[in-house]
Amino acid sequence: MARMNPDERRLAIVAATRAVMARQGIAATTVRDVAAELGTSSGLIHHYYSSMDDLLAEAFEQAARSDLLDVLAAVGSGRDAVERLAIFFDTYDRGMRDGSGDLGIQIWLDAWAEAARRPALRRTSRRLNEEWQGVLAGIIGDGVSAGEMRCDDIDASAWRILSLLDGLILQVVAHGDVLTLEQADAWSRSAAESELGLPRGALSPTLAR
Amino acid sequence: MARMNPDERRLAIVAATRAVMARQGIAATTVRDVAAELGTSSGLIHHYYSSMDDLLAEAFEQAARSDLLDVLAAVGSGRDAVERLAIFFDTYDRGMRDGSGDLGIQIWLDAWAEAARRPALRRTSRRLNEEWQGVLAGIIGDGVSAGEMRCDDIDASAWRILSLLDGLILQVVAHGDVLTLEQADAWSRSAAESELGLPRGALSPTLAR
DNA sequence: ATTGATATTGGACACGCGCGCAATAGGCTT
DNA sequence: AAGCCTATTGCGCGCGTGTCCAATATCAAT
Repeated sequence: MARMNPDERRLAIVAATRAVMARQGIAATTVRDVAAELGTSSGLIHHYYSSMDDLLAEAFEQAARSDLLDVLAAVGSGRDAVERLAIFFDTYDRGMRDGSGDLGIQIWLDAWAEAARRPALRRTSRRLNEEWQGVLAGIIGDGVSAGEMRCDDIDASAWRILSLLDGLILQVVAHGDVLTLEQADAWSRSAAESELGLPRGALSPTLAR
Repeated sequence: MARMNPDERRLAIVAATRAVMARQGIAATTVRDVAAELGTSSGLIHHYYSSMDDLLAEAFEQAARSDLLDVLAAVGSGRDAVERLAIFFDTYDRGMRDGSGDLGIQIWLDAWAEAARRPALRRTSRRLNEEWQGVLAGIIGDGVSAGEMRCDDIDASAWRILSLLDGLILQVVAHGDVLTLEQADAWSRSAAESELGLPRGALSPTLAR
């Protein structure tokens, strides 16, 4: 393989790791898989990352944060809180499809399951989860202030909406056709509508309007 | 090790597997660990189970089914659908505490994550999940027929309630103190109340009445 | 007591894993 | 053109895994 500048090489390694992780999950991502994805030798990975754990942690952090940043960027274009919330759902669900038909949330399933036994991963996944909840709570808070939404406990509502979304999509990724992604999407939107005192359909996909 | 009747031996193997699974998680449970727990050789396990995937699926099935049977038995004593639903929450949350401080839902997290890589486990976890949803749908159906509850789509409501419960408890087990089990309990009960057109507090814990 | 069926043993096998290391190759400085 | 730094290679080591199998132990029937 062509010789590369170390900074670029590190980026390339992490990118390849993210690709393999998205395809196979964290637990099943091996050094050899990453090397093959990259088109280089396995020794090269260890020249840049002292252990596989370090590489996996870094790749998970980047993948999770980039999804979050995507949502933040997209949400910013909403004109009011209701539209921003609808965009939140749009982007969240689009992130789940992400390419080849494999669902991006498999990474999160692995992270949640591994959290019990891997402190570094638990800290990262917890922090990112709280940031996701924070984004939701921010939108809801704006909506309440503007009189668009009705809500007694903003934090509680944000956790409920996020947890329902996670719980439904978990069924989709773990069990395939018992639920469809479309159902998970539609049901979590309508639950959020009733949670926040919005009229039915207020949070329907923005592309379909 | 003493020679055993095949039926008893199969039970003993599954029991040992459940013990190791509870201690180390599904992914980290190996044939040799189970053999050590049992005090026998590793070859014996394959004399009864043709593959590790089968054994893990069977052990998970028994563990999950015993929880389900607990809920079914407890729910049977409810006098009407609303009380049965409240008891459902009571028993579900009690099952999560279960002994040594480790939360019983950890093995569900492992099962969901491992489902992508272990076909037998995926089938089992999917079937059990559907049975849990079926129990909920049955209660809701009774409640609607009796005029106690209001619901447009029984299956959808059952999936929503179950997924919210799973999603909230997932946060508790994966991230510890970001949410408490008490919050997850109370929030899922109140969400079910509004989902089913019940008055606030109708699903509060039966022990507290 | 002898025999037969089978529960149980314990190690071998092939494979995949993370990791390390000597050798090679590519690009920059001199 | 020569030399040096280091990115990159490709293989091998030790280990742990699931699986398999010939040998052995044990119990019930004869």
